[in-house]
Amino acid sequence: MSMSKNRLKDIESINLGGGHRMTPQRRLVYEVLMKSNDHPTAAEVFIRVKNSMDSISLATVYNCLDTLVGVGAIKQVNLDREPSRYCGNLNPHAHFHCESCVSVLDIDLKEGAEASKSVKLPRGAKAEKFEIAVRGICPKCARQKK
Amino acid sequence: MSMSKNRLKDIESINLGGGHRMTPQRRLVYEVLMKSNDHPTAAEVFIRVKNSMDSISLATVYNCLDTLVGVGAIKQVNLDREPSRYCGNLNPHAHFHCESCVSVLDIDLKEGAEASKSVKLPRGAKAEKFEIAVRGICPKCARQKK
DNA sequence: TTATTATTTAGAATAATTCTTGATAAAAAT
DNA sequence: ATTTTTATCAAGAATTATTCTAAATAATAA
Repeated sequence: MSMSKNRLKDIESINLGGGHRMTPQRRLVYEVLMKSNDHPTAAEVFIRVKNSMDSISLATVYNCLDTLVGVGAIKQVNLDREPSRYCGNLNPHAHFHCESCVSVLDIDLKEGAEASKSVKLPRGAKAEKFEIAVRGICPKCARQKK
Repeated sequence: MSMSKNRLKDIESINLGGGHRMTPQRRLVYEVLMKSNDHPTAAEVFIRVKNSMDSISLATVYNCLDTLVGVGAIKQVNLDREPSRYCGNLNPHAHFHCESCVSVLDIDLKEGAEASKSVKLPRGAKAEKFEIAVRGICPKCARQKK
């Protein structure tokens, strides 16, 4: 086994921990998300992944997404009861959901204005996850409607 | 028809506008929500409303909830893909979802820290609804686990 | 090797919600 | 006061995203 092949393998393999194996399916799902910034649904990820691996099943895409979310490699984004979307951006940020084109944009938080600082947590409560979501019309759609 | 009866009717009737009628079913669903502060799901609202009106159907409860949300008389609360919950508190506030007892608590926002001020909206975007949600362990459950 | 454990796949099952249809009832028009 | 229109209700069927099941495969550990 050549050295360069080894290195390549190391670079491509994200360590999932906890007995999870980095399989070709998981790697593909992960790569698709890293390449995307449009917050695809599981069905959309399935279509994209199928281009590289025709044999993959939708159930496997769901499994892979769950595993990757579980180990913190990607994020799951929900608004209302729409299908879950997936996001490769691990930096703290909020999401803007356009009601017109149904796209989802990452939006930055203002300095020193993390979600944790905007709420009065009940004393004794242990917060684990904060989420800020905005619904509205995205700039692109707002322009078109004029 | 007596005057007091008229007055009573006026008090009990919320104006729904837009050709919507205030029916006995809608009034009951609305009243149940006004009495509740535990964010019941549609199924839970159904059980509570059924006590006063045995003939009501789950579909009608869904219809009533949709209508009331549509006219802004109540709020719909979602986190992840859990069943929708409904909330009679119309003041701006956030929600705390306990992962242990699966209850939902209203939490106040800090003065001057509305959600709209904590994000950098893309220029040209029109925001219509802001949402802040917190997941964690509520004070009650945190105490029990010690 | 052999045994164990994790993963994949296809399809069945689930569950919250929405839709359909016919019946009823309220409001508007005559 | 009828008639007509429109809104609502109820029961159950349909939908849809997601999860579960079970058998086959593959990777790891013994």
